[in-house]
Order: sequence, then C-alpha cells, then structure tokens
Amino acid sequence: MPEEKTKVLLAEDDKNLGTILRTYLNAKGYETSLYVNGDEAFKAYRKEPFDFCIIDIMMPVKDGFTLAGEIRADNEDVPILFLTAKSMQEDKLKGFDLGADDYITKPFNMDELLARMKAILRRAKAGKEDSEKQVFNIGSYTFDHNRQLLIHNSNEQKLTSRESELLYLLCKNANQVLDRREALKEIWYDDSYFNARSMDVYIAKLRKYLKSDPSVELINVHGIGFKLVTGK
Amino acid sequence: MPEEKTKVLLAEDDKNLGTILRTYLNAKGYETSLYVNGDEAFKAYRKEPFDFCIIDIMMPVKDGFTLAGEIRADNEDVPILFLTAKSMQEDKLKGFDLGADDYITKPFNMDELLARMKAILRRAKAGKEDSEKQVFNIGSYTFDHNRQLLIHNSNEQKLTSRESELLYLLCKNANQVLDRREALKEIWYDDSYFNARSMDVYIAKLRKYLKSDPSVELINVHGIGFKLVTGK
DNA sequence: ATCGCGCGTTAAAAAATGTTAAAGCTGCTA
DNA sequence: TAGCAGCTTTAACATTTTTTAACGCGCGAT
Repeated sequence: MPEEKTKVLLAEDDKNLGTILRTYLNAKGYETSLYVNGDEAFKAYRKEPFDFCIIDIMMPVKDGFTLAGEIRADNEDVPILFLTAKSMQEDKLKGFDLGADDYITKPFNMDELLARMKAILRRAKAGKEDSEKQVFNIGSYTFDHNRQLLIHNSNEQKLTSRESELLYLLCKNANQVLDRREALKEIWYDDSYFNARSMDVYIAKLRKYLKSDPSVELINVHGIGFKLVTGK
Repeated sequence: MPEEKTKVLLAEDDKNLGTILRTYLNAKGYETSLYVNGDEAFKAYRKEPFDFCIIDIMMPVKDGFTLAGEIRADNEDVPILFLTAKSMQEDKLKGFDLGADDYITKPFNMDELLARMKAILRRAKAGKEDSEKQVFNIGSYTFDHNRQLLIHNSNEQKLTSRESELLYLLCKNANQVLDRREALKEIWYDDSYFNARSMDVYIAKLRKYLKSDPSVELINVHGIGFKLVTGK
C-alpha cells in the first residue's frame, strides 16, 4: 500500500534558505510547499489542509506569529514548528503561547530539524492512540479511566488508583465474569489470601459509588470472580 | 547481531578500588581496561579508541587532568568522567575547562557511577541522532524545557532545574504513568527515601504552577509513580 | 440441616503521599 | 569574606490510600 506523504507547509521569506529546505524535505519524503510570507501561506492553507507547518517568525506582510494564530484558530491539532533568529530576545518568544510544538533557532542543522519533526509527528501519533477509549458508560455513570474519575449527574467522584484499575478491568469485561485471579495478577501482581481480601474491600467501595443507579450491579460469582452488569 | 560492547578506559591508581570497579563494570556489560597512572592510560588510548573514560584526578606519574587534556586534544567527543577526592575543592574542578562530562566524589556508590555513565551515554547518543523535542503543550500551558520556562497566557514562570527535569519526564510520558524509580534514577541518580521525598516536594510545586488550568492534573498512582493528565 | 469456606462489611493499622517550613548549600556580590 | 539570594534537601506533621484484622452471613456440598 502506497503510504500517504506528509504535506508540509513551509513559510520562509528568505528564498534561498526556503528553497534549500524545500529540496531537502522533499528528498526526505515530505511533500513541501514554500511560501514567502504569511499571507500567501494562509491563502494556501485555506485551499488545502497540511500535516505539518514550519513557520519563520520574521516575515514581511504577515509575520509568523499571526499566521500560526490563524492556523491554530482553524485547527488546534496540526503541528507547528517555528524558525527563530538567534538574535530574538526571550521576551519576544513570550507570545509563543499559541500551541506551537517546538521551535528551532537559526542557523540550524537540517538533520536536527528533521529529527524534531519526526519527534513531533511520532508524539502526535502516539497521543491519538493513547487517548483511545478510556472512557466507559456504566448505566447512567461515566467512568474516565485516564483521569480516575467516576461521573454521575455532573458530580465527579475521584477514584484512587486501585479503585480505578479494578473498575477498569470490570468495564473491559462488562456483563462478563472477571476472574478473581486474573484481576489479582493484573493489579496486585500476586493472588495471595490478603490481596484477595483487599480486592473484596475495593469491590465493596465500588458498590457504594455505583449505588445511585439501581440498574447497575456488581455481582459476585461464587468462587470465580465478579461481574459488572450494566443496566442500559 | 551481537551488540558492540562499550569500551571503558579506567585510570585509577588505587589498585584495590580499580580492580573492584573493573569487575563491577565488566559484570554490567562494559569492556573495561584498568591503568594505574595517566601515562599508561594514554599509551593504551593511543593504541585503541575507547567509548568512555573514567579518570581519577590524583594519580602518580601523570595526573588525571593532564591525561584528560591529552585525550580531549585528540577527541573532543569521547565522554570523560572524573573521580575526585572529597577533599578537593570545587573551584579547582571548576577552573578545569577541558570538557569533562561529569565527575563523582569519592567515596561513591557504584550504582550511582553506573547511572551517571548511562546518563552521559544516552545524552551523547541522543545528541547525534534524535534530538528530543523540548517544547510541550500541557493543556493551555506551554512548557519549554530548553529555556526552563512554563508559559501560560503570555506570563512566564521560570523553572528551576529540578522542576524542569521532572516536568520534562512527565511530559514525555503524558497520560501514561511515570515510574517513581525511573524518574529518581534519571534525575537524582539514586532512589533513596530522601530523594523520593524530595521528588514529592517537587510534585507539589509543579501542581501549584499548573493549577490555573483545571483540565491539567498531576495524579499519583499509589506505589507506582505519577501521571500527567492533559486536558484536550 | 450443618459445616466449611468464600464473601460482605466495617474499622483499625500501616504505608505512601501532600504540604509547608526550616535547614543546608552554593554562588554571587559588596 | 560576610551576607544575601536562589535552589535543594531534610524535617515535621496532615491527609489519603492501601492493607490487615475482625466479625458475621450465606452459599453450596455432604
């Protein structure tokens, strides 16, 4: 399967540097479009989406900060990397609060630029996978495993780590039996007598938290484990 | 493919300590050669290249500073770590500007020595191939690891080194659990009780800095570590 | 039915963490 | 070199989380 090329928007007013960069990035497998000021770049951006933006801060007509702000207003996920002059004062970078992912100071090594791009893209990708389905609906409850939060009618119950991990396993096995030993090995790394009793204590706690919705039940399967029955 | 072992040059005149160190490092997978003075060490160095140098400063015939200088003159990249006596004044080391990567004071813990070696080697490696991302977006905050700055609504909070390093590790593991011990070994080189408590103090500080955005949370995972949960 | 074992539940004990402040260090400056 | 300022560690105490203990009940096999 032919992999989709990453489209790079490059906004750089120095034609010399810009051309070199574009050539370099194209050689590295990126589909790079060069624009010599923020205005042109934004016009192009509106016509077609890009996967990555490299923006020089100091440009005529429309500077890099403004351009980045406009792009961010439209899309808060697309990675943005700034090119800054070495002379730029720290306080100027202060305004650099609009969700740029990184910056690099001129003059820079093109390999380093590439390395940073890759790091950002890798991270963005990982971020998407991470934030997958960690949120479950349990009857009228909502459980956010990542935040360790159990929400019911706009009131939030913070869960402890153990509570959250146990509820997470139960949710993954909703309406199925969660085996005691499995859970113990997963959370306590060892199914000893005391850990088993500890788990029972947590089951009791979860029942308390979940008692507001009678259609949700946490029932025991004698000698086997527990089952989270969600009402619907 | 068999991985190439890291070759370590160890210059230490105390034969007792030197032998123990060599044995320890060899057990940890480093190919270690021991020399009892700077002269012998440099002769060996000219014959074959090393990947890492551990040099005692006070040695007969040719002292550690001289040896390090000679090695640096030949190769400005090879990592050098000094062993110093406790009595040695800080300012003597400071004046020595021959590109040592670190030093450790006798008597030292061998695990700590190893941890520092690993840190230095990791940095050297990272610098070459994959310079890491250093600007992170944490909810409505922007964290610049390089400048040790935490920016929110165009107001800057300067961070101390420890704060910045810890936040950096947390960001690299955003929405994942950062293991306590990992962080301690990375930043404090040693996970002792007091270092762990120190880390807790820094966690509290970071929480204060980050409290302006309620969608950002720094939650504890009991007995394991911490997790930086970013809004979005 | 009844006996043993697994489970429900609550509370106390133990361990880990939260938080604040003071003590220790280091580098800088007058 | 004394003193100050910033940073880190240590100390002390508060709070939270987890584990252990204790007691009682009910399921299920005999």
